[in-house]
Amino acid sequence: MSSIGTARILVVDDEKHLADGIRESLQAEGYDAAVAHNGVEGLEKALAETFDLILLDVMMPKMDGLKTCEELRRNGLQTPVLFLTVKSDPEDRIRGLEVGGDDYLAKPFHLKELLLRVAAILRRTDWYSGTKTTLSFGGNEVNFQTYHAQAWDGIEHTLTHKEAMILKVLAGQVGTIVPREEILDKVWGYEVFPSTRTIDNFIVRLRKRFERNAEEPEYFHTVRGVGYRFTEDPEASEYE
Amino acid sequence: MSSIGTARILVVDDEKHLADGIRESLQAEGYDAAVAHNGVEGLEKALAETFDLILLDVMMPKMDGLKTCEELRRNGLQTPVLFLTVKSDPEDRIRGLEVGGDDYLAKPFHLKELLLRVAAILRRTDWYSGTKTTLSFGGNEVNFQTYHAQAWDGIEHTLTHKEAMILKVLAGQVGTIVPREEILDKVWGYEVFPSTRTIDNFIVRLRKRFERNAEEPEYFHTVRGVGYRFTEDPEASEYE
DNA sequence: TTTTTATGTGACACTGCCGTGACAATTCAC
DNA sequence: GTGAATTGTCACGGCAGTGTCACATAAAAA
Repeated sequence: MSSIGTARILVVDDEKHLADGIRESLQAEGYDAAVAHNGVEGLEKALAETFDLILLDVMMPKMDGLKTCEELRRNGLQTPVLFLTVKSDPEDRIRGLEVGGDDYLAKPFHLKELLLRVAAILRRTDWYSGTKTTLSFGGNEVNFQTYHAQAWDGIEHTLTHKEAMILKVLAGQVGTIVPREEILDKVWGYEVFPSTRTIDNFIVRLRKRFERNAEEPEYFHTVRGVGYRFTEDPEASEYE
Repeated sequence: MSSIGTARILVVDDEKHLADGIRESLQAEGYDAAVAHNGVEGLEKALAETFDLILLDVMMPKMDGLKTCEELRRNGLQTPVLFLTVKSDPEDRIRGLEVGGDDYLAKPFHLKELLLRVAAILRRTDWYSGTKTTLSFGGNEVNFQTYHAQAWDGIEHTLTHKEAMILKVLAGQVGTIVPREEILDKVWGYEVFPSTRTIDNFIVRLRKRFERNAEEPEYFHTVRGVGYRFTEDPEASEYE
């Protein structure tokens, strides 16, 4: 869970009873929850305020959940989305993931399972819930909302999704060693196993973009046998 | 919550081969693992000893995993539970959550996935937060999250993984004698056997870094024929 | 369709941590 | 005091782990 403050969750569902029920349950769990009753309203709220997670009913009048999610993404919002739907139709699931959803829960669902999924998503993305959307280190500037970065040498980059996620995981724990396992867990989720070489490769790319000298990294340190460690302030490691 | 260093895990499964396989894998990862072959036995062990995580097969004779978990909770045990089950039946999943389980893994599973989940659960439970992250003794400061150390003479070191692990094991049992065998088990796991001379070497390195006079160690004491003993406060060992 | 971009994997070289052996120093047994 | 066993210390080599590149695959864009 977001260590700083409470996570904000938006519930978008046209069945008012259900939506309110969910909101209350979420609030009972300590989350900060808001409700919208159709896709259009949901989109407006999502764009106007900042949320850490959006629960989106698929079947809604005016604008359905899938369309709503598409619009969200088109507007550059990276907020995680959990779809709710009556059909357990795998088609729906696939479409949901296609338009940028993060998870999928079939109605009727057990309340506890919803809470578990919510917790899981927030955990997986909790570094996102921090209000920090930009990162500065050694003359580099990174914006995590636009994935836009300006490097120390003036070159501008547009980070890929994975690059940004990995950087955010590392930067979210400045100075501490982050094991490869944890990176896998947080960036990929534990149902997919890319080889650990994949992580190394992403580190290489980040170094290429942000390090002055990739052979003697000042910010992306390797911890042999464990993982990586990110430092904002290179002075701390000058004695090396 | 167990002592610093090694997490204790209980594996409850009636398929002995599987249970033993899991236990060995966990031990190879450096965890301290025990096995029970049915729900009743699992319950007894869980209540008698202290574990940081319990892996619970759902399908078992006598007492199934769900029932076992219920009993655990009824006895006030908060230990995290990860269910293992053949069925990916959502019913089972929901029931597992109802009776107080923390996560769920469908058989057959990839061993790697199990290990990732175990690591993830341990990471997010209070096990790590209960583990001291810094250590101070005789003017030395060690941070186990960054592997950075500042010695009494002002020199800064970056510990290697193994150095840090050994120090952690010793410091986790201040004042008590830690046999070489135990260090091997906890740091290397059960499937690797370096010679005990290797340990001596690491002690040498630690002494070089942290002792004022390596010939008369104040903190890293040798216990001839057995192992080593770490002391935070040198006065405590003056009776020698 | 083709082209481009993002992601994952394999191959190879390289680095440095770790493990071992050799010898010196120490402790213990007698 | 002598000898055996254990540990302190050092130095060297192997190899696991990582850096790096290039290509395969998949998804997206054109």
